[in-house]
Amino acid sequence: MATKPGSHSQPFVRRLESIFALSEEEKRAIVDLPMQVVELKADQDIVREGDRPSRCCLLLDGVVCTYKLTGDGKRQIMAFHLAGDVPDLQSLHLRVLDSSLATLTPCKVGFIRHEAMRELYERFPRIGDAFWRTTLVDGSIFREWLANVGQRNSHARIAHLLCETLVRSKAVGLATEETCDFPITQQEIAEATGMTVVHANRVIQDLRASGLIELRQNKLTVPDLDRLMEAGDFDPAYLHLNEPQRVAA
Amino acid sequence: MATKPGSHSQPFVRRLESIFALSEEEKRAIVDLPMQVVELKADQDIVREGDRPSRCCLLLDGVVCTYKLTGDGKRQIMAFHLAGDVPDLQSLHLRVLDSSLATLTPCKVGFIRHEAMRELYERFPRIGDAFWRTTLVDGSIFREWLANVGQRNSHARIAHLLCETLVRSKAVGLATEETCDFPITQQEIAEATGMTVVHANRVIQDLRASGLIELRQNKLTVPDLDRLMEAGDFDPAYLHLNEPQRVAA
DNA sequence: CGTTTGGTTGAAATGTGTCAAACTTTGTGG
DNA sequence: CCACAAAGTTTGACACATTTCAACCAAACG
Repeated sequence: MATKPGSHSQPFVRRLESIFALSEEEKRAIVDLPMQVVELKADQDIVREGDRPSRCCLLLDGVVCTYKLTGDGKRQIMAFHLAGDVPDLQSLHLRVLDSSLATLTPCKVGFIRHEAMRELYERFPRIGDAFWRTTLVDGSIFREWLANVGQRNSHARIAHLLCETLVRSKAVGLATEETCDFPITQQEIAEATGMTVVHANRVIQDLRASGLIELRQNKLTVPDLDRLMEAGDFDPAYLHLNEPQRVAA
Repeated sequence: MATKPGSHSQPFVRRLESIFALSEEEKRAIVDLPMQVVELKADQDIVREGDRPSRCCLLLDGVVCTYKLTGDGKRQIMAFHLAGDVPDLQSLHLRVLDSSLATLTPCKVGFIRHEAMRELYERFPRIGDAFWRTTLVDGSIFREWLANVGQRNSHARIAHLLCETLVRSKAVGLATEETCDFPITQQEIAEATGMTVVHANRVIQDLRASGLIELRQNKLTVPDLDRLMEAGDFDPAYLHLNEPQRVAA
C-alpha cells in the first residue's frame, strides 16, 4: 500500500514503447510517477460504471477486463488488459465511467492520481501525445471487436480473440514465439465474443481438433499462427504496433 | 473547393460544445481553421482502411458512417456521424487508418490539414483536451455498440440504435422533441446491428406495430422516448453529453 | 479428500439467416 | 409529367447456427 515511486511502472513504459517512441528523460519521468500499489484477488471490481474516479489504474501484473452489464444482467467483456495497460486512462477526460473494470486473476495494480498524470503530460507534451495515442489504440481495438462480434461466425470470433491475445502478449514481452499465458475461462471467452459458454466450448473443441490451438491450464499455444490468423480473419494492423512515430522534438 | 476560413465550421463548434465548455477566443480559433470544403455524393468512400491521410474530415452536412469490411466481404458499420463530427480525428495520432469512412447521403465536408489541427491545439491546450475528449466519447460509443451487438436481442439492438440517433441529433440541434432525420436504409441498420436486412425489416415492423416508432421517408419519430429507451435498454450516460467540465483556465 | 470451479455432453427449442420473389417508393430522362 | 429503372422494403418457406436446460465429468484447491 506504499505511495512511492520506483521501478513498478516499468511495464507501463514497455507498453507505451510498443506504440510510441520515448526519450530517456520521458521514460524516467514516467517511472517516477507516484502511485499507490495494491494487490487484488481474482474476480474483484476495481472501478464500476458510474464511478467518478480521481485516479487511474495501472495494471502491473495479472489480467483485468473492461465490461458492461446489460439491463437483463448479461455481461459483455469489451477488453482484456495485460501488464502495462492503463485500462481507465480515459477517466482523465471523461468524468463518469461508462464501464466497469474487474480483475480476472490475482493482480497487482498501481493507482496514479489524475493530477499527477496531468502534470506529467503538461510538462512533457509528447507524453500527452503518447497517452492520447494509447486511448486511440484502445478505440481501434473496440472497433475491431465490434466487427468481430457483429460479422464473424463463432469459429472466426474465437480464433480472432486468441490471435489478438497472443500478438499483444508478444508485443509487451509476455509470450514466447507460440505460447502465452491465458488465464481466461471459457465463460469469459464467451462473454467477450457474444455467445454462450456451451457454444464457446464446442467451438474451442473444434479449433483444438483442427490443430489450430492448444488451450489448457491457463496456457495458449498456437503451433501455426498464420493458419489461426487465416481462420480468425485476423490482421494485426488495428493494434497499431510499432508504427513509425514522428521524431521526438 | 475553396480553401478558406469562414462560418463553415459552426457545426463543429456546436458539437464540441455539446461535450466541452469553450471560451469565445477558443471558438473563434476553431471557426478560423482553414479547410477545403467539398461536396460529395451519397455512397462514396471518403477515406479507406489502410490510408495514411494528412488531413481530417469535418462533416458539415449529411450523414457519414465508419465501417470495416471482413474477409468475406461483410460490412460492419461502427458509427453514424452527424454534422459537426470529425469522424477520423484519430488519424492525428494513428498513422494508418483502421477503418473506412463513407457517405450515406450527399454530404458537405471540410478537409483540415493535420498541421493546422496540431498548431491549433498546441496554441490552445484546452482545445487539445476537447479534441482528446471527443475521441474518448467516440470510444465510449464503440463500447456501447459492442455491448449492443454482443448481448442484446434484435429488438433491443435496433431500439437502442434509434434512441441513440434521436438523442444525439437533439444534442446538436438537429431534431425536434420527438422527430429527427433518418436517411439510413434498413440495409445499413442491419449492418450496424449485426443482422440481416430481412431480419432487421421484421424487427422494425414489430417496433412500428407496438407503436414505439414511426420510421418512413427518412424520418424517425418516437412518440414516447421513455418507452423506446426501456425497450432498447438505453441509458444516454455513455454519450457523455453535458458533463460538467473543469473550469476554463 | 470433499468441495468448488470450470469444462464437456446431449437433446430439444428457437432465433436468425438464406433464398427468391413481389411489391413500393424514389429518382431520372424522354 | 409520364414511364421506366433503380433502390429500398416486404413476404414466405425453409435451413441451420446458436441457445437453453440439465446433467455429468475433471481439475484445482484448501
